Amino acid sequence: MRKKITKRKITLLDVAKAADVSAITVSRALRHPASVSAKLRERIQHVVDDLGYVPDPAASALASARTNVVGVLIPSITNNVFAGVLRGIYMEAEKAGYGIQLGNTRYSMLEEERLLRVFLSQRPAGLIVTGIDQSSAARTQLLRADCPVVQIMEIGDKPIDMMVGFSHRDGASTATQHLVDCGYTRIAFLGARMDPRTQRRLEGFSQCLKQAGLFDQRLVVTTPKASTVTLGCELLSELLARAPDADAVFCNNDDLALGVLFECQRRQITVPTDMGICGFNDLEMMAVANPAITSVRTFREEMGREAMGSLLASIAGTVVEQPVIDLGYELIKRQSTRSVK
Amino acid sequence: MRKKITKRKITLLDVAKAADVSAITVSRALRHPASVSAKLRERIQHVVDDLGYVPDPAASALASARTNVVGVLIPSITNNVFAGVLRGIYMEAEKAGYGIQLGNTRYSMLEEERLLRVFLSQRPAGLIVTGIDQSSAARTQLLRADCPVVQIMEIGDKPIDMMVGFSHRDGASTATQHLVDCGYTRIAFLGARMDPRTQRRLEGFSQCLKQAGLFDQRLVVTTPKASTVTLGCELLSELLARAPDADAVFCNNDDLALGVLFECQRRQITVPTDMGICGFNDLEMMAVANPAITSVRTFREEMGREAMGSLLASIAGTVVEQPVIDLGYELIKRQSTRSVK
DNA sequence: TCTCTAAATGATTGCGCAATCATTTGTCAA
DNA sequence: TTGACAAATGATTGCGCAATCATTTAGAGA
Repeated sequence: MRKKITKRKITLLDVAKAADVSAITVSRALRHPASVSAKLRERIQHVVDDLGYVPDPAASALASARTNVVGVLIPSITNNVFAGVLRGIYMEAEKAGYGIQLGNTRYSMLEEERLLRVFLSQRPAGLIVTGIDQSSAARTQLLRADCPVVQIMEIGDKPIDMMVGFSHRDGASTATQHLVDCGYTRIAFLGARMDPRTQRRLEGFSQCLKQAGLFDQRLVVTTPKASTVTLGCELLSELLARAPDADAVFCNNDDLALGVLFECQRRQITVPTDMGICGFNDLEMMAVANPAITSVRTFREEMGREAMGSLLASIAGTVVEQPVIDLGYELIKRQSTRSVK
Repeated sequence: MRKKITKRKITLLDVAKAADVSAITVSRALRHPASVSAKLRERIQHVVDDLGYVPDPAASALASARTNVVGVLIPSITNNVFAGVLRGIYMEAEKAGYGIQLGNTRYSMLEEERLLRVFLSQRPAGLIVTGIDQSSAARTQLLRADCPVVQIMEIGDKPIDMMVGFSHRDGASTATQHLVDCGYTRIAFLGARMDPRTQRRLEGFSQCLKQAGLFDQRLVVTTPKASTVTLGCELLSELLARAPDADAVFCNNDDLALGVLFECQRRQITVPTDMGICGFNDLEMMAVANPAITSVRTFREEMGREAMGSLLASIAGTVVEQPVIDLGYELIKRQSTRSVK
C-alpha cells in the first residue's frame, strides 16, 4: 500500500543555495520576516514558492525544542458542550498556524495523567486542560511544564497558569432560584455523569433550596451514566416513582431536560403547570422544543476562543494581564418554567 | 509565564550508559522488544523506569522520517455525526499508541487542500479523509502520499487507498421507499448544508420517487445553511408555504427531523397521520421523541474504528485484504411513519 | 569438539533545522 | 571624513534518535 518517494526532499539548504544566501537566512526570512531586508525576503520567498519548499516540523521541533502543536485535554468527544469549545479553539489555532492534538481523558484522572505525560514529552507550545480538579500528580506536571497552560470550563482560586470559564455553582443556583421564584415547591435535581462540574451544580442547587427551606434529598436523582436524552426520560421516571409530588426539575444539562420533556409528554404531564423544566448550557434546540425549555446559557465557543487567545498571547511572550477570565452565564427563561403561584 | 527547565533531558544515551549497553540496543528494546534478549530487555526496562526516560518524538520523527500521528480531516467538529466517528477513531488510535491531529475543512475543498499540504509535511503515519469528492489536486496529493490513506463516510469506485463507509443514495432510497409503502403520496425532501453526501441522499430520494411516479420538484426544499433543529422548523414552514398538501418529509438528517416534529406539534399537525417524518443517522434521541422518529441508522463509531483499524494494519505492513468496507445502514421504523393507506 | 548459521548487539552517521556566536554591511552624527 | 553603533547576514554546531552496516555471541548439527 505504501508508495515510494523517489524525489529527494527540498531542504532549507536547497533554497539557500538557489537564493545564494546562507541557510539560516532563509530560516529567518520564513520565521521572522522583519529581521531580513525586504529585498532578500522577496528573493527568498520567490525561491521557496518556486521550489515548493515546506519546512520539516520534526527537524524544527528537534532543533528548537518546541513544536507548534497545542495539546487539548477534554473528558469526552461526543459531548455537545465540548464540541462548541473545540470549535472556538480550532478557529483561533488555525488563524495562528498552530496544530491541535486532542486527548480524551474519558473523565478519568489517571487517563489525564497518562495523556499529560505523553503530551508533555512532545514539547507542546501550550496546553489546554479541562476543569480545575486535576490529580496532584497532574497538577505538579502542569506546574513544571515549560509551556503555558489554560484551564477551561471552570474558574477557581488557584490557577496553574491561566483560566477561562464560569461558576457552575452560581449558574445552578441562579436557575434554581428562578424555579423557586416561579412558585415551584418540590424542585428536583436530575444529574448524570456526576463529574466535578455537575457536582458543583448540585451544590449550587442544594444551597439555594436549603436557603429557601425547600431542600429534600429524595428529590435528588443522580447516576454515574453518561448523559443522554433517553437517560433524561429514565431519570424522570425514577424521580416520579420516588416522589410523585415533584413539581419541577433542574437538569444537569440539556440532554436530560429534553428527555424529561419527552417523558412528560408521554405521561400527559403538562409543562410548565404540572412540571417545570430547566436545563443547562442552552443548546440550540432548547428554543424550539414544545414548550421551549428554560436553560442556563453558557458561552462555549467563546470559551474556546478566549482560551486559545490567552494561550497564544502567552506563547508569544505577552504578559497576560488577566489570567482568570470569567465568562459568566445567562439564564434564558422560556415556557417550560412559568409562575405557578 | 513560561517556566525554566533546569534539569537536562534524559536521553537514550543516558539509559544506554546506565544499562551498560549501546544506545541502539535501548532503542530496539523499546521499539521491537522481540529483537532483544529477554535478559537485556528486562534490565533496560528497569533503567528506563528508574530514570523516567521518555523518548523524544521529534528526534524519532527526524531520524525515521515518520511520526506516530495520524491526520484526520473532517468537514465539521460540531456535527454530531462526526463526533461518533471521531470517538471510534480515538478509541483505536489510543490503544495502538498513535496520536490524532484533527483538521477542520469546514466543507471547503480549498481548505482541505491546504490542510492536506500542512499535514503531509508532517510525515503522518496515515491519513483519514472524509468523503470521496476531493479536488483533483487533493487527490493527487493523496495518491502521492507515502502513507496509507482511508476515505470515510462514503464508498465508491476509485478508492485512493482504502475506504470505510456506506451508500448514502441507497440509504435515502430505502427510507423514501418506506414512506411510499406507508401510502404517503406528497413526500418532501428537506436538506441543509447540501454537501456531497446530502446531494447523494437527495439523488436516492428523487430516483425512488420518480420510479413511484410521485416526484415533485416543489417538494424539495434545501438550503446551504448548516443543519440545526431550528432550521428543521424553518424548512417545514417553507415547505408548507410552498406545498400545503405535503404529507411526509424525508429529512437530510435527524436534527432537521426533530425540528420538523417540533414544528408539527406547534401547528397541531398530527404525526404520523397528517405528516410522516423520517430522519437520517438515528441519533440516540430519535427513539424517545413523541412520537418516536423513524430514521436510517448509520454505524458511525464502528466506521471510525474500522477506518483506524485498516489504517493501522496498513501502517504495520499488513496487506489489507478488503480495501473497501461497506458498513451499510438500517432503516429503523418508528411511530413517526405509519401505514396511512 | 568444531564449524556454520542465525540471533543479538554495537559503531557510525545523518535526518533538517535553529541557537549561538561571529562577522559584515549600512547609517548617522560629529 | 571618520568613528561608533545598529542592522543584516553567515559559519558552526548539536538537538535525540534510527538506519545502515559491521561485528560478536549463541546455538545447532556433525
